[in-house]
Order: sequence, then structure tokens, then C-alpha cells
Amino acid sequence: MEKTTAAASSPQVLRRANARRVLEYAWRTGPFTASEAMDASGLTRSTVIGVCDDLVQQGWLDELGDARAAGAAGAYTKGRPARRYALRARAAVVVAVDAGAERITATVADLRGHVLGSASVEIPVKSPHRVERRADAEARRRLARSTVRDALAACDGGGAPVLAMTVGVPAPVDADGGSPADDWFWALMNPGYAELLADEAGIVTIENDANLVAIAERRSPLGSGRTVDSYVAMLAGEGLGSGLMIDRRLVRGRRGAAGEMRFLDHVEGVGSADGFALLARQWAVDAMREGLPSGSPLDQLDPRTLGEADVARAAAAGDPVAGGIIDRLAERLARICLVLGDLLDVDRVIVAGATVASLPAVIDRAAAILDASDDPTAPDLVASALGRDAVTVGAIEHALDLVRDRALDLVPAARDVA
Amino acid sequence: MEKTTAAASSPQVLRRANARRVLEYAWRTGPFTASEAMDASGLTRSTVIGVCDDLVQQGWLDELGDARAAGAAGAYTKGRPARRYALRARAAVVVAVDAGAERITATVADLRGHVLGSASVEIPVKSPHRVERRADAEARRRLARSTVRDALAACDGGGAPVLAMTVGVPAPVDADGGSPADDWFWALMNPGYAELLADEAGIVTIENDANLVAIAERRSPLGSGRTVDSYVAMLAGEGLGSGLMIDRRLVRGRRGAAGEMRFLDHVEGVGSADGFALLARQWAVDAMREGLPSGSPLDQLDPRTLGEADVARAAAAGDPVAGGIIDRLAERLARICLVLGDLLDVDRVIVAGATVASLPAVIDRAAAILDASDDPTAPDLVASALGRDAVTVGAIEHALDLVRDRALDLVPAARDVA
DNA sequence: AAAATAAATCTACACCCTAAATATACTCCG
DNA sequence: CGGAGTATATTTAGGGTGTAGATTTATTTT
Repeated sequence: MEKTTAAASSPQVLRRANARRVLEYAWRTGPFTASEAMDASGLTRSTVIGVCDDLVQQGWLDELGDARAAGAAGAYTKGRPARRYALRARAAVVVAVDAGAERITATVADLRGHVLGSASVEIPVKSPHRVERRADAEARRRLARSTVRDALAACDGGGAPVLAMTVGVPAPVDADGGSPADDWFWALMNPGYAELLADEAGIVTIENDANLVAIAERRSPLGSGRTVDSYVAMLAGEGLGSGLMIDRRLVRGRRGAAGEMRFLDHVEGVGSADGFALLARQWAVDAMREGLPSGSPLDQLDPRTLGEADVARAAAAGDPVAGGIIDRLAERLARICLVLGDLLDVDRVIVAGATVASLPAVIDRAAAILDASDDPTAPDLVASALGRDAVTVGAIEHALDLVRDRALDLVPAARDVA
Repeated sequence: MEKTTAAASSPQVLRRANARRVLEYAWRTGPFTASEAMDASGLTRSTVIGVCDDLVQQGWLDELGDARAAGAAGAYTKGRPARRYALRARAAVVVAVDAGAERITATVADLRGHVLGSASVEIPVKSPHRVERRADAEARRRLARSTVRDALAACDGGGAPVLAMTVGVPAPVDADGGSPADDWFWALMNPGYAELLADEAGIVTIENDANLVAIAERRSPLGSGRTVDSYVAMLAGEGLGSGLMIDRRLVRGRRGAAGEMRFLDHVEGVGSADGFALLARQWAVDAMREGLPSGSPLDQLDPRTLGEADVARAAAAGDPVAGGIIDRLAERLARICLVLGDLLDVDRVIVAGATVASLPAVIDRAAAILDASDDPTAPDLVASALGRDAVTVGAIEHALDLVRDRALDLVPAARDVA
């Protein structure tokens, strides 16, 4: 029996640990000199330079010949010009896939998270307001794969390897990338992407879409001075899902179903996990059936094509029925926030998804309710600034986290050696 | 300006890391030989022996002269007898304090968690069923400190230093060991223990009692073969509190208030965070006021001194009113479990506290309801086997975790050197 | 052209780990 | 009682990695 792995603690682990630290520093700053890396890492110049040489060799860093030409902020004029290094952002790429119910988007980004290209397809649907008749699992698989390949073809990767891919799906995802098979919707939303896409990138992970939004919001600007380590990212549209970021850590649970909102069935004044868009339409149609007061703007609309934005517009125009719907939705949202704030002790609930654009008044009003609340655990409520890209931004971030985490085990583009 | 700390990555970090690994191994096994440590750590014999010598020198390990005499399970007869080492359990002690509403218990344990001694005091109360008239904060502080000192005096520590102390309190605890000042009960339950006890041990931490139960249950026997990484420890008595262990990690939240149960105010069919003991008494008194069917065992009791165990006994004796109360409590518990299972995706809810002993039928019946539920996220429900010591066991474990984590930075008893 | 400055390079030197050879302490068996 | 056998301990050599400090190099300033 031969020794397969090197002993766990050979001296190289030190070199490795130092390389890791320097690379992490490179990742969070722009071009840097050895002296700066020394300050950041606490290492000696010899060590830093040795490590940087290694990293350049491996392709993670570029050496930027001239020190003074690039002239950073600090007036740097005296002495021997320093060698400068920078993360080689194009050493590799990652792919983010937002595989939503209605469309699949694939985005390619470099190591700094800059988008290099993307591709997108609508999922063919029969009825616009129903999710039930979506394309089947096999069609989704085909579309997902082709969209990923289109996105890669659409950008000039310069032959950079695809080190990681993260796929966001509207379903709980367990540690193996699978979703519960006992739910047809979840099974359809995640039709075995992990296996399907395994060969498309070095590391392939599937992740719940709301969890990715939570990751995306990790870097969002902080309201006041204090840091926000605990928050809930709520993805609200036709349905409700949430990602729980607590103590700077994503809470997943056994099957990855933490943050699922079905528990709202048991919450007074809520009663279901339906999303605000769905309810706005439904309640509007209900009101139309029961008869509207004359002159209501809602009366102009066709119940079959009515959208949630129509309700928002009617409310803004002063329609009392639409206004009542907005109020009810706001109270609903506020109550959900109270429950989450209480059980999880989060500072903030961040709403993303279609609701942000189509029903902003609901968020504003719910935030006002929470501000007025005497409950000391009431969290702040804010709308995400990331728009439709929230899932994609989170997926890029997550894929990059994976790459950063294992960078030294992965081989980026082999450097052209003279 | 002189250099105060050694550079972050001096060669010694390797030695340190290896020492850490060997010490961790020593902690989770009994006496061991160098060869066993080599297998466990992947290190060379020279390294292991070198590290063990260091650890013996520092007082963390004892060298157990004879290898064969102790004769472990494996028939070990051939070859040169191996040197044996073992964790020196008496090198230091930790103190666990269960500072509950009604009594304060301090327990001293060695590095293996074996109890060496303890002390306990009842908190003077005026009315047995009310928490409001407890001794004030200053009295609690005095009692806590004297109980800790009594416990230390009660055991023969052999001069071992007190490396860590964990205090469990029925209140949320933030990272600094403080509890929300805006709640009189919480402020009373944690009247500045962190500062008060700071000098009694090397590391002093305050922790929520339910969180400590969650830690205590980390090692509890697993129901089936699968591992349970996500569960809720519910401390149920007069009130309800819970510790959230999700993905093998305690979820605390910003102020340490994650797991607080006030959100139950918003849950249908629950409506408050009152504990089962409190409700059992209250509902029984209500029923007595409304008039009981003749011959009910409940009728024998004085409403002013009635205890929850009386209700349990009456129900066991077939009293329909008491049985109804047990059923209502079971439904309540089951519903709480469903909500927790759904939002947090936990495998299991473990009930500890007075309810386990006094109202076992509630837990059994709720477990049956959950088993019969068609909700796939319904968690298992079990009663804790730790009894009244759950908080203490968790506090010992937590204190030991802290010691294990920083062992090499701490100095245990200086070894007697010849 | 010389001084000043900052960075790179070079030269010890210490430490820690591995690997391999050698020594030791047993048991077993003839 | 004295080898053979076996498992462990100790010693020695060698390589890699780090720090520390002196020296060299590249550049600006005077």
C-alpha cells in the first residue's frame, strides 16, 4: 500500500496559507505593491515576493511592470519604483444561471465579477398567469444547457477556464444540489441540474434563488453606521421565498428548505405563502366580481389580463378599492416581517423580486407600519436595489466565493511562459 | 516603535497547528500511543513525539508510563512497549452556572466534563406561581457569585486553574454577554453577570439557557441512522424558549434573540409564548371556575396550589376535562413544531425543561400528531433525556468548547518539573 | 555628480517536518 | 538462557519555509 496523499502537515502548508492570504488581499484590492501586501499580510518582503512569484507562475496574478506610470492616489515619487501585481481577472470565468420559472438567464463573469456576456430564454408557457403548464423537465434541461453554452459563446473568454457555476432555482436545494422530489413544482424547477451541468464547469452548485439574493445583498450598502449581519432576503412575486442570512452565514437546514414560507399558512392574518403580485390580481378580480363603486379606474380593466401594476396604478390614482388592496398587502408583509424579526432576530428584511418594481407602495407602507410598531424586535424593511438581476448577482458572488475558497487547488489558465 | 507581536506566519505556526491536532485527538479519545496519534493526525512519529513532549511540558498531557499494563482491548503483546499519553483531565477546570429564574446552580467539571462538585441556591420568592416578585438584581448577583465560589470550594480542584465559565440565563444574550435592558425580566435574569464574574475564570461567557440545551443535545443519541445536524431545543416550563441548532451551528441573531418565542403571538391556535406548565394550571383553574362535571378528580384540588402535574395525573386517571387540556396543549406543541420545521427545515424538536417530567403526555401526544401529519417538513419530536441538568450539561460543554478552541493560548497548571 | 529614498536581492540562521537508519525493549520459542 | 521477531523510540541527515539584516539597485532630488 503506497502513500497516496502527502502528509497533512508538510512545510508546504505554510507556503500555501501565505499564498492564500496574499491572494485574498489581491482579490479585495486593486493593483498592489509588495510593500502593501506586506502590510496587509504581516509577512516579510522576501516571503511576499516569493509567494507573488508563485502566484504569477500559476496564473492568478499579473505583474504590472511599471510602478509609477499607473500613479495611484498617494504621491509616489521617491525611491526605487515598486513592482506591482494585480489579480488576473481574466484568468478564469464563472457562470451564473438564474433558472427561474419563466426564464433562464446565464451570465459569464470574470474573477472580479464583471459581466463578460450573457444569454437568456423565455420558457414557453401556455397561460400567462399560471405556472402549471410550463415546459416539462426535459425541455428545461435542454434550455438550461443551451443557454449556458450560448452565454459562453457570446463572450470573449480568451480561453479562460470555467472554474465554477452556480445555478439559482426557485426550490429548496440540499447539499447535493437536489430538490425534494415529492413536490412537482420543485422537481420541475430543479430537474437534475447538478448532474446535467456537471461537466460545464469545475465546480457546479445549485442554490435556492432567495439564498442567492441573500448573498447578493451581503455587500449592499448599510443603512446606518452599524453593520447588518443578520437579515432575510425575501423574494416576492407570484410566490414568496426567503434566504436567511444570520450572523453572516446562510441558514440552509437539512434539505435546504430553511426560509421556505409555507409556515405562513399558520400565521394569523397571512394564511398562505402566496406572493403579493398574485394576491393583488386575485383580490382585484374578487373586488370586480363583487361590484366596484362607479368611476373606479379598476373598472376599465379586463379581469383576464389585469396585472398587479394596474392595481398599483389605480391605488396611486386614488382608487379606494385598489388602495385597500395595497393596505392589506402591506399589513401582510409587515406581519411577516414581525414574525421573522422575532424568531430569527434579524436586523432587516430586504425585499427583491417583481414586487419591488410593480408594487413599491406595499413595501413603503409596510415599512411605515414597522417603524410605527412598538415591537422592539421589528426589523427594518427595505427594497432591494438590485432589480431583476438580484439572483444573478448572488450567483456570481457565490461562484466566486467557491473559487476564492479553493483557488489554490484549482488551476487557472496556464500562463504563457517565455 | 518596537515590534509587539511576532509576525503572523513564523514557522512556529506549523508546530502550533500540529499540537492543536494532537491535543484535539487526545480530547476525543482515551489514553493513546504515539502510533495511534500518528494514524489520527497523519504526522510522523518524530513530530508526534515532539508535540507530545511539548504538551506534557505545558501540562495538557500526562505520560502514562506503562504501555502493556494498562492493556487496552487490542491484544498488544509484541514488540517494544509504546509510550502512552492521555489528556490530563485535571489540568484545569471549567464552571457551569445555570442561573434560572428559581434557582442558581454552579457546577465544576474537569477537562473531560466530569463533574467535580457543585453548589445550588433557591432564589427567595414571595409567591410560588409568580415570577414577578423575585429577589432583585443585586441579590441575584450576590447569590450567583457566592454559589460559584461555593461550588469551587466544594471540590478538590488540586489547584487547577478555572479556565472557563459559562453562565446560562433565561434571556437573550448578545455577543458581549448582555441582555436587552428594555425588558425587566431579561434585565433581572442577566444582571450584568459578564462583568460581575469576569475575574472568576479565564474566559467568561453568558449564554441563553435554551442555546445551552441545544449544545447539550448535540451529542444526544441519534434516533435513526441519519445524523441530525439541524434541530431546535425547546425549553418549556412556565415560558417557552428555544435554541436553534441549524447545520451544526447555533443561530444567535443580532441581539442573541433568535429562538425567542414571542412570534407565537402571531401563530394561529397558539397566540402566546406561554409555557405548557403555566397553561395547564391556568386552563384547569378556568375549567374549575366554569364548573366541572361531578366526580372529576380535579374537583378535589385547591385552585391556589394546583400544579401542572396534578392535571397530568387527572388526565391519566381518565378525567375528560384534564384530558382535554392535555390534548389542547399537545395540539399547540405540534403546531409550534410544524412552524419551526417549515421555516427552519429542522429534523427534530427536542423538548427540555419542566414539561418533560410533569407533562410527558403532552409531548407523546404531540409527537403522535406530527407523525400522523401529511406535512413532509414535520420534524420529529422527542423529549430530552437530560432532565434538570440540561442547561448545566450544555454549559459545561460550551465552556469546554471554548477551552478546546483556545487551549494553546491558555496556560494550564504548570507541571511539576523534577 | 552626490545624497536620499524605497524597493529588491542576497546571505545567514532558526525552525519544523519528513525520511531513513539505528537503537531499544519487549515477547516468543527452541 | 539466548536468539528471532516485532513494534516502538531515537538519532541523523536533508529539504523547505520563514525571519532578520546587510547589500545592491533604481530612481528622484539637490
